[in-house]
Amino acid sequence: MEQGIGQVGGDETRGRRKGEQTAERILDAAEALFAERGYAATTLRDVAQAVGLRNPSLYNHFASKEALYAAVLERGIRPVFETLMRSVTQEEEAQARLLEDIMALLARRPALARLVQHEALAGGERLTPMLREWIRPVFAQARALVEAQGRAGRWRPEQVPHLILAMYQVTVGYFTIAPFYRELSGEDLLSKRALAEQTRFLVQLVSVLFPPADPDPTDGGPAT
Amino acid sequence: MEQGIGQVGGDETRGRRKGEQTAERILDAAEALFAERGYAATTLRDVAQAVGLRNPSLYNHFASKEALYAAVLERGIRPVFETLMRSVTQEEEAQARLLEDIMALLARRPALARLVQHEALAGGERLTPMLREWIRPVFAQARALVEAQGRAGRWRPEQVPHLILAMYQVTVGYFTIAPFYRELSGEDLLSKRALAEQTRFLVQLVSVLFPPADPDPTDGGPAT
Amino acid sequence: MEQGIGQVGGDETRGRRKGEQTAERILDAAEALFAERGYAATTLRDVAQAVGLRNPSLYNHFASKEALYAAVLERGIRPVFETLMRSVTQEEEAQARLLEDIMALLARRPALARLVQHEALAGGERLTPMLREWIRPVFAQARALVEAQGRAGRWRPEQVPHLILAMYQVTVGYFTIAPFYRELSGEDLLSKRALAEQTRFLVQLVSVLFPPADPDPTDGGPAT
Amino acid sequence: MEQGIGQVGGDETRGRRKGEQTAERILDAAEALFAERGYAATTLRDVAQAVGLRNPSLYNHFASKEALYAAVLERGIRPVFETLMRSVTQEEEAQARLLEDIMALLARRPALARLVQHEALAGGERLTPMLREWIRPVFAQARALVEAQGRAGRWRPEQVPHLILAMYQVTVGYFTIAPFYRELSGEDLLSKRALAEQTRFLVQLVSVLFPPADPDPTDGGPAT
DNA sequence: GATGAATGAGGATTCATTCAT
DNA sequence: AATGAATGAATCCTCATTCAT
Repeated sequence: MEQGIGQVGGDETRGRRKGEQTAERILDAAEALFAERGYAATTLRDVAQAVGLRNPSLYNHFASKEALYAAVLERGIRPVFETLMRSVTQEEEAQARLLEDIMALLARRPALARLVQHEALAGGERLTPMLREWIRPVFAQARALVEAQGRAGRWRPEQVPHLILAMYQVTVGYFTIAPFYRELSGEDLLSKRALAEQTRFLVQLVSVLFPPADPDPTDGGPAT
Repeated sequence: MEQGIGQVGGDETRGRRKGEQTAERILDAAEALFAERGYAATTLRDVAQAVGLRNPSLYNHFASKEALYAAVLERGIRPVFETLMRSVTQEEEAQARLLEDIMALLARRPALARLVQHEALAGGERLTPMLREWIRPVFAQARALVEAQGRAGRWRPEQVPHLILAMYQVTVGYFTIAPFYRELSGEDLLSKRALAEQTRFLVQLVSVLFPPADPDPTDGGPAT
Repeated sequence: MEQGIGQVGGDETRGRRKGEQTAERILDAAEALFAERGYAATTLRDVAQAVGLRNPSLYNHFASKEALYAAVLERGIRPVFETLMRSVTQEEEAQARLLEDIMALLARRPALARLVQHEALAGGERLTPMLREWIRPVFAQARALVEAQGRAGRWRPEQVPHLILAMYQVTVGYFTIAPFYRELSGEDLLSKRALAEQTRFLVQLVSVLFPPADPDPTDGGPAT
Repeated sequence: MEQGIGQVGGDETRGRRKGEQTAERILDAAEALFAERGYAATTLRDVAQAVGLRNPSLYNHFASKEALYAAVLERGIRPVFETLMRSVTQEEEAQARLLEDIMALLARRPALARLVQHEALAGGERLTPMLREWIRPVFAQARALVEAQGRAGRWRPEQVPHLILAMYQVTVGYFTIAPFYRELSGEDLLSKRALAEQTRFLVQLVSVLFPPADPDPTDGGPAT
């Protein structure tokens, strides 16, 4: 209307888009800060400042600090959760690639992993509902896998939870200690190289934990 | 002042002991709360209340919240660190039993693991000095081990840090998600049984990651 | 111990007394301000300032603004309520003097009446419980009185509530408009003279509303 | 703008009317809320929401919260004030019907009475100018009335202000405590029946306070 | 050593108001 | 005329810390 020709998006669209962009920027800033410091240690002032706003402006986009935190978590966790669910519903391929997909996701947004760790340390109430859907089929699959290997397998069915938790901790925990490790050793675990190495390590770890059912002695590799 | 003369366990002894006892009780309460909620989310009032004191009394024993936190961490980490160092300095035996010792320690005081995780998430600055002494020889040993297996081994030297981090995460992270996992599945990872299972799992995990150099095919059995 | 001989009140007594004095001063200031402006328009900063404290110090004595308000109301209303109850339980004498007693009370602390008016305008939830005990017997008495006058009386039983409410409003409302009236006419309704006049007026009003049942000149009393 | 040509009630007319309607609706909502909670406790958001608008839209109709409040008061008080003035300027008839007229007015919009009470409690500065015009002649009249009754009359001239204030308080205060009384006794003072009863009570009250100059001994009977 | 009281520095949240659209 | 967004000023409240007792 008041805009030149060829422009995309009318007033409302633009206005709304701008608002949404701001909300998104708030989410970005909040995600970074919550991931870095945890919920209690993050102040809305820090968030606002990171976005270039004054403190009360946040309330135009989120009803409360709690709501902001929930939104950050929801937005961050959704893709992870969807990847998790795909590994459960879609057969084979998704399962095989689960680790790589998750690592790709977390590598692109390392704050996510720290966010999850913070939340887990805090009780993880907000993650429970999502995970509940996923955990049962995964446990079932893992148990089936273990039992299939059965006789020659490395693990007993009772160890399934420990295996899954171990995989979770290794995967997510890697990002948790990245800053710590950097200070300790000087190496940056979030560098491209290190991330690639970790992904490779995880894949290899899985193949060691669940060696291909092939009893072919030539394989030899992981076995023994 | 309020006590008569000739009492047993003179003033100082009793006073000091009582004082130390109070300090110890404060440390206990603070450890539990810091472990549960993290530094920022723990208020001195909560700590004082848990000990049955009023807020300002804490300052008779610790100079500040920071100092209390440092003391909690120091007291909690020391035995862990000593165990770690033993595994480095003393040969063989300590190394072999490292995992079990650590697990025994953490099992007795599960708050420790959470404390470490909180601290690691916060940057871990306070842990760095202690770990620095330990990390180098351990990395060296691990690298040597990997290189010794060399040809037939599972791991490349570059993977040593990933292996060590993985072991750390699996071991410590287990306690981190205990409350979360309980809400998720109903099972208590801190039960005697679960802890024993986890210890066993960890030992087995190590033997899978670093299979006994013995190429004896009868071995096969990391299982069980 | 550190106190000289002959002093009254040990440490605790003095400390406690000082604390209570402060609480009392806070109540005084809050009463004045709440009475003047109402709950919403009164800020804790104003209260603190009136007492010569910093804002957060109030929380050493009252848990919240609400709690402070409740305490002010409770402290203020109690004597009024006790006078009301005496008029119900004790016979005769208390009844006859109710008006004068109430007026004496309100005259000494005019803020009370305004406080009650504010509270009544806000819904009066906090007054309800106290008044519930009082209202029933008073209504019963008034109804009995009206019915006793019966044939020749001025009022019908249905008018009892209206009579009681009228008396309440005239009595309490007098203080409500005092500041307003002062601005309007220049006269101070809270002056000793005006208050005495109002008391006299109220007594006379009652005697007009409930003329001595017996036109017997011996009764005479209330008239004039 | 969005409407075609040739529509009835051209743009402006409709626009203005619509605008006025909106302003009126805002006044209605604000009146209700100010009456219920007072000025300080009423937020513009509440007002806007009650009208179905967003907060800033109010500023298209009123310059500020203060201005809105003033407008509410002015609009609400004007008819009351006009009735009051009529009782002063027009002789006889208006005087006689004053009470009934006022009660009819307040009964139709009970918020008005509460509004006035709130304002009176707040100091009543906004009512002063209007009342100043009215109060002098009324006092004069009342004084004349009292003095006319003189010898046999019930009241002394000094009591005139107390009488007028009493009438004001009984009349207006009735609405003030309606919600309170409802919670206390369950009866609704604003019901048609109760309002009629109160009006009747007030008229009777006046006739008791100022008994018809008729020296007829049967007087007694305002009752019934 | 313990504590009631006081307080400076925040911290989340609300609110009236402004402005661009 | 309506509104989304932004904000300065406040408001209630918390917290770590201090100090006199």
